[in-house]
Amino acid sequence: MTTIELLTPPVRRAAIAAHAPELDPIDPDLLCLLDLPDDLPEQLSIAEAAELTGLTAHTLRYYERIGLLEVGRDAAGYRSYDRRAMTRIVFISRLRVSGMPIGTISHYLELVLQGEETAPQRLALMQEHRARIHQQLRDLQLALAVTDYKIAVYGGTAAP
Amino acid sequence: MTTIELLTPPVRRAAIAAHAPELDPIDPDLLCLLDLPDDLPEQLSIAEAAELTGLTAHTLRYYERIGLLEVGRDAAGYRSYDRRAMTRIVFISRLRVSGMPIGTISHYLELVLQGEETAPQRLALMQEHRARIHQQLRDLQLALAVTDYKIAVYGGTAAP
DNA sequence: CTTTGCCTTTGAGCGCACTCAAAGGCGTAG
DNA sequence: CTACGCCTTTGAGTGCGCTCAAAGGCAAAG
Repeated sequence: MTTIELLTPPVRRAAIAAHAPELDPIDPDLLCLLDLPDDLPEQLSIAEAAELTGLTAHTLRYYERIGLLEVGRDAAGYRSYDRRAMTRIVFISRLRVSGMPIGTISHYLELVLQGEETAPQRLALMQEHRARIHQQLRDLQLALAVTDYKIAVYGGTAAP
Repeated sequence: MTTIELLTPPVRRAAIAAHAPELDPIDPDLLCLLDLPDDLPEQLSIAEAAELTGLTAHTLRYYERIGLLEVGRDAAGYRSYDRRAMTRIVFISRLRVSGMPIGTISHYLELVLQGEETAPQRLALMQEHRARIHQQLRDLQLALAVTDYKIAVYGGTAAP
């Protein structure tokens, strides 16, 4: 049997491309996305770090347990999040919400730890991820079109 | 403590908006996304259906088991996928890859089954999903910017 | 008749990413 | 001193979405 790809029928490629145009090239204004506000306190408790990042304290401890994160302790043995830790959490969060698995993030951070000579591997890893994000954007645009269609016919009575 | 949202700092909203512009309004050419090719056989085996949709036979059986799908049988008791079934599979797939949970898809399909009077609820459901997709698109654009940044500095040597 | 291959069912197992429970320590308020 | 709330650890539990295993049926090929 011929391989028809039902999910992206070749016939419709043009319409799809028109609906999911090439993304803008990188915007210099966004290059500071990992910067933190200047008024961020130097040391934060786990509750504060959780509040600011939108993660739970549970999740922050979990990330530390699996080696994604290193966090200092205060005199009482409590976790104390400095700017460096917060930067890393934000970085990790951004990759997570974009669908990068924890294992891959972990791998990337290990490569960073290993030093300068792993730069090409890190580059490759990020480029692969970039490609996956682009694919995901296309998938979302298509799903959005389907959703719009369903909304347009007011609930999708026609076909299921 | 003031609620700073580190993941979408208000300060950068403008740059972010510029990078993730409003999506195009619905494209009429895409309204036929759920149509199937004319040359699609009337009845397909599970292996053929899997091949065409990119899902596994396991997954197709699973979807049927949880009530997402109804499929007829041939004389031998084998599943036989007709156009109606294939349309539904494509629809389900599109919602799945866009991140809609199976429970929500299931709910939507139940509403369809209940008839015309559930149209408003279906509309609301799809609009919520549309909003989530938009949010996800924004997240992806941001992650893409971070990824681009990391690529630009050739592997992200600077900050982790 | 036997082999081969695709199909059936039920129920169990898995990987991921959390998420929670239990048991206990620190430090301030009353 | 005690109570309270936030913190600690380890280990176990949860929910989702598959994914597989076992045991067996159908049917064309040799």
